[in-house]
Amino acid sequence: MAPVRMKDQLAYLIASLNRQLENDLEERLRPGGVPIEQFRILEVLDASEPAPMGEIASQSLIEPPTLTKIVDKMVSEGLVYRAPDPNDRRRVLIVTAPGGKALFKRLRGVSTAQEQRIVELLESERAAELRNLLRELLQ
Amino acid sequence: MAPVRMKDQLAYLIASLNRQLENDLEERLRPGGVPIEQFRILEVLDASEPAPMGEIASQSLIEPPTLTKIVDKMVSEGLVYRAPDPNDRRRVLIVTAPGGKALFKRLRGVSTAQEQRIVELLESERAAELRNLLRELLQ
DNA sequence: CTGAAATAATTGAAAACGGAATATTGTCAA
DNA sequence: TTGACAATATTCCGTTTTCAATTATTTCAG
Repeated sequence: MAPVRMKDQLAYLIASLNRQLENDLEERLRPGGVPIEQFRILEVLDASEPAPMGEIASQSLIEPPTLTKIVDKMVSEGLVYRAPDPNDRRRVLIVTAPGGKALFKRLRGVSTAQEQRIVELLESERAAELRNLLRELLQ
Repeated sequence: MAPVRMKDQLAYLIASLNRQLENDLEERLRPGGVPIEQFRILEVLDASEPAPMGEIASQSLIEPPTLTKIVDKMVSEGLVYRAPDPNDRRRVLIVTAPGGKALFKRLRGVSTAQEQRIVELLESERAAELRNLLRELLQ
């Protein structure tokens, strides 16, 4: 059997596409000057707020020590704040501050627009098929 | 229209899957103690050697300054060496040293095995479809 | 030919990252 | 109830990564 060329490997195609999508997103976020990680954190919070650090870390694919530092920064920028979880005082809940809400409102369109471009490019039926294939490989 | 949940977004699925595949690969590379980036560089070289720094950078998705430092390390470990390009002396060509060849021979199976697991999981027909969808979105 | 602009790689300083250790709180078996 | 273990987040600290500037070489218009 002929050796599998790197560019044909699924893992490589996925890494490349991921890079491309991240660069694209970052570029469109640049006018707002918002790092992509901060945006992802605001997205997580938009979906379910408040959220404990661990939950945000796993959903946003950021390691806990890194997340702590990013959240520090976001707190100092007035985007989010911390609140102890009354039910489990080991946990720290993160809440979106008004500044974060406003920022996210201005920027949420960036990610939905990216999604839309992909769906249109593939015609929505094949986009759904792609979603299924990806989900099948996950976990 | 209902808001698109983050976990349904293609960009998010791709990022998640990419992370999963990288973790998986890293784990299987750990016994050899080889960082995933070094492995990818050896893969690029295996496909076309010698290769200039810029080519390796773009194929392995590593920024040039980072690549320089990784190659420094690989040189000191006897995995590759540098050779000036006689046709264009701005360029630096990278060549796999015997140590690198031996290492790659021991480890190449790791990435082909991952590819195989994916293909088997999807049945090869749907894997081909996934490849097509990904390629369609690239570039 | 010449020199201004382009290309390739590297360097140096600063920031980001992540594993291991730590601090705090919660859980549960005995 | 207690004491060992688990879970959560943070801190510490060395490594890695990146951006901007630099060096070296090539290209090409005039």
